[in-house]
Amino acid sequence: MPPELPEVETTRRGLAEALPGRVVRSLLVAERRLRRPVATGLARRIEGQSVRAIERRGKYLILRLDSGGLLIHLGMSGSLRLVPAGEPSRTHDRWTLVFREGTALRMHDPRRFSLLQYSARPENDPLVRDLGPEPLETPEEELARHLRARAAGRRGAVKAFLMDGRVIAGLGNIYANEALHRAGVRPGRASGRVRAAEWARLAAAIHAVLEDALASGGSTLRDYLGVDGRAGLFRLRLDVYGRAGEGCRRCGTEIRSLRLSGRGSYYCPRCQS
DNA sequence: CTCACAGCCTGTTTGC
DNA sequence: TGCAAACAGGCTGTGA
Repeated sequence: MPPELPEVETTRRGLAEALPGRVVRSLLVAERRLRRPVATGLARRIEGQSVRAIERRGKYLILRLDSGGLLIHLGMSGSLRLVPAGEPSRTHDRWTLVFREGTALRMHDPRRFSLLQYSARPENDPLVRDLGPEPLETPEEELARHLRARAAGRRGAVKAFLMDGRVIAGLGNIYANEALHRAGVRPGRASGRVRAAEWARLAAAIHAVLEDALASGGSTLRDYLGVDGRAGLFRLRLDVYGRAGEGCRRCGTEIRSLRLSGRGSYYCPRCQS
C-alpha cells in the first residue's frame, strides 16, 4: 500500500516533534537514482543548517531550513524513520540525513519512486506550486464549490479528476475510491455531470475518509522514535478498495472493479450511481 | 485546455 | 513446482 496523505501527515507530525532545532551534520546518499536524481551538491548545500519547521503540501513534505528547504516525497514505497546516528543502512535505504545531536532521518524506499530535492523557495517549486487546495484545510462547502467549478465541462472520469493534484492536493487512488463510495458516486461518471448535491457529499466524504485514516494513524505515532508512514493505512478498514467480488459493507452487493486511466477502481453498483 | 497513456521501479500475485 | 508475465500505483512528460 502506498503512503497517502494521512500517512504523510502522520509522518510530518512525527518529524515536527523531533527535528526542529536540530543541525544537519551530513547527508549520506546511498542511491542517487530516485524519481529524480539526487543533486550531487545537495549535501554541501544543507550542512550546518538547522531545521526550522516541517510542513506538508499534498503528499510532499517540506523540511524548512535556515535557508530554503528540502522537498521530500515518499513515492510509492517510501517511508521515513528516525534512527540513531551510525545505525547501519539496510537494503533499500536510500539516504540518511544525519544531525549533530546524534539522530538521523532515513529514507527506506524499495521502488525508488521517492524524491529528495533542495529548493531555495520550496513553496514556489514547480513540484508543489500548482497543487490544488489542501483537502483537510479547506472548509467542506468551499471544497464542494471548488470541485464543482473545476469540473464544469470536463468529460473525464470523476475518479481521475479527484486524483489530479492540480484540482485537489494529495488524494490518491485508495482514498479517491473510498470517498466516491461514501458519497454514492460511481468512479466512471463524467466529472462535468456530477451534480451539486453530489459534490457536497463528495467534499464531506473526502474529509471523513482522510480524517478517519488520520485518527487511526495518529494513535500509533509514538513508536520508538516516532515515524512510521505505514501505521495509518494498516489500521483503516477499506470499504471498496481491493475488494472486488466481496460484499459491500453497507448493502452486501458484490463490489465491482474496472480500470480508469490505468488505475484500479472499485465501486458498489447498488450504493453508487 | 483536457485526457489518456507510457515510463519510472521492484515486490507480490497470477497464470501457464 | 517453477518461472515468466502481469500487476500495483504517484507523478511527470508527451502526444492526440
